[in-house]
Amino acid sequence: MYKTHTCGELRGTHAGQTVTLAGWVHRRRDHGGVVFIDLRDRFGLTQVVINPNLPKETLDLVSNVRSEWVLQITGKVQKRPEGMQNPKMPTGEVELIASDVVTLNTAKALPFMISSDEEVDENMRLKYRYLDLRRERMRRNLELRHAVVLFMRTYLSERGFLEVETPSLFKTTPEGARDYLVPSRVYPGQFYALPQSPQQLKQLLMVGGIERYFQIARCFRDEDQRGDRQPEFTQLDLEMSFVHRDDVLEMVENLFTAMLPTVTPHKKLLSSPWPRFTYDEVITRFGSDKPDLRFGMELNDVSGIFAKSEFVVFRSALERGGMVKCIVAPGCAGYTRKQLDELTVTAKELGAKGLVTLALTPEGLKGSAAKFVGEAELAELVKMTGAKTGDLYLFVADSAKLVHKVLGALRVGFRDTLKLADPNVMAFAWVLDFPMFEWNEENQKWDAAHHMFTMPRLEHLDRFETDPSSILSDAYDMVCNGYEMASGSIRIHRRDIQSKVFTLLGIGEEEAQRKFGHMLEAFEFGAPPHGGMAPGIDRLVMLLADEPNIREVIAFPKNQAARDVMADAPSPAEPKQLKELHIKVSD
RNA sequence: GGACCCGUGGUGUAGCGGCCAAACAUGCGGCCCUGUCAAGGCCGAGAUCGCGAGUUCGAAUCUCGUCGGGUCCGCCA
Repeated sequence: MYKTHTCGELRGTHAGQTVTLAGWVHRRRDHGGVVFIDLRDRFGLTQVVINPNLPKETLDLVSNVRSEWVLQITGKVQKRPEGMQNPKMPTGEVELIASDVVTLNTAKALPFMISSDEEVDENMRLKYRYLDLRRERMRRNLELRHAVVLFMRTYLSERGFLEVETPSLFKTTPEGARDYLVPSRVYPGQFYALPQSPQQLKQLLMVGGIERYFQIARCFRDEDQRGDRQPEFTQLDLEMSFVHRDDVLEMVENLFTAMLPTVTPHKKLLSSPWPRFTYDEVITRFGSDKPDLRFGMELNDVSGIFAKSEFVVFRSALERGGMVKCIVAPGCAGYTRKQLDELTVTAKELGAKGLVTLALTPEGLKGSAAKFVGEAELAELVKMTGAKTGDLYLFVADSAKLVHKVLGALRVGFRDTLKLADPNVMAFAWVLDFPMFEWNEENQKWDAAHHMFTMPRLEHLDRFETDPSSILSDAYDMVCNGYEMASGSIRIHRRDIQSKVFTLLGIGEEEAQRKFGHMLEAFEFGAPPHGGMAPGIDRLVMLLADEPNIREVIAFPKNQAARDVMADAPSPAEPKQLKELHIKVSD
């Protein structure tokens, strides 16, 4: 080893010991005679004192030392003189009086400072990610991520779960996200697919009698990026046999509830046990299938109040079978024309035809539609919404789907501008009773709302031919602070039900055999009832670390355009490689 | 596929039609300094304002295009 101690561990009790440290020059303070070097490694900072009585070679070396040089320094640990201790540093009680300094490596001037937390252009950070990783922020985030994963592994292992690795080279699946394909050299024109999740494999592990499985699993989806989405991401994938829905929910809820005080003691649960909502309920109340429960501003259905309204915007929406809903923005009655216009623009960008705003001022209702709201209607409005003078009503009148989407988005917008949500609160909740199928307007067919291996409610089996949209599934989501944190379901373990689902999805017997023959056959060999879920680790750590996007908790993330800007990937393949893979690039 | 925002020395910002051959901080280079810890002092180098075209007597500043980055919608079983 190049060092006897880390740069974070020396204390007063080490005084008098001769030690060797190795690390990076965090900061250098040259006083002409004495020179201070803050030496940094992953574990902390230690102040090193270079006294002028050292040999000339050492002093010359030290005078050349610059930020981020890599040094090995031997010396004696000394308690700092009275009044010179630094309570801001964990090692501030002591300093290392250097006797020998060795340069392990030099460093050019850096593109940005390691020792400062100032914001640096993210592209620059990603290009020099290995430097960014030296900074406090990334180090802290990766340490937190480690703590989270370690807790999960330990917790699940102690409860009889087996960590099993599943292949990255697997088979393409229809539906779902776009696959990343890997060409086969041995089989011209054939491809592996990187798994979007180990879904099939973990179900087959259940058929294999593993009973309780988990994996810190990398998943790949070739879709456009968001702040909370990367082309490759990590899930705590888990699956259990002989369980009902509530067994899975309980296991995961207990895991997370136990984890929080360990990894982030400053974070508080909003409620325990976690609240449970139906899918319908969260859409209706919060306009989102992943509601942020840390604040109110729920959606109010005011269709009834305006059923006979003269106001053409409301009336025409209602006549077309739509609805009128509103949210109340607290204290926003004084919004300027410009602010209201911006809200309207947001609403229109999301697909609304417009946004009706009404300010509840001390002088009464104000806004372009105020004249259409009578005394009685206003009284009902106030009664339903609990709005106070000084508040602002925002109405959207349209189809249910659009009303919920737009008001849900505006609600989250107000959360941010009005700072309505406490960042230290983790509002975990369960969303249950998802519809099993969704009508795909574009392709005029039914899609699985969760995935095609999800168990439909047994009592709804007779609706496959009559009313598929009304079939509920045994799927569940875990949500937190406006993010979908996990998603799972009880799976189909009966061949006959799986066939029913395939049929409705338009997957014929021949196609089912070709694509899922292994699954279908497995179900015929004594597949146990099973279910599971898969919390997203990146999103979880992002929330726990108070980071605004997922890239901050991934060592080497891709940018929005799915490029690795450090290595500059993807990149063209050599003609020889393409030839071996039987691939011709067309344009 | 679409909408919006951003692009000024190494880094972070200011400037938003003439006062700018561009300012400030930090970093960088040199000199001084024996107790600092975001050390301090003095001196210095460093940007044709992403790129291209246009408007104008005059463009970092306005317009259009383009490239790069970000946020969101679509997409994400």
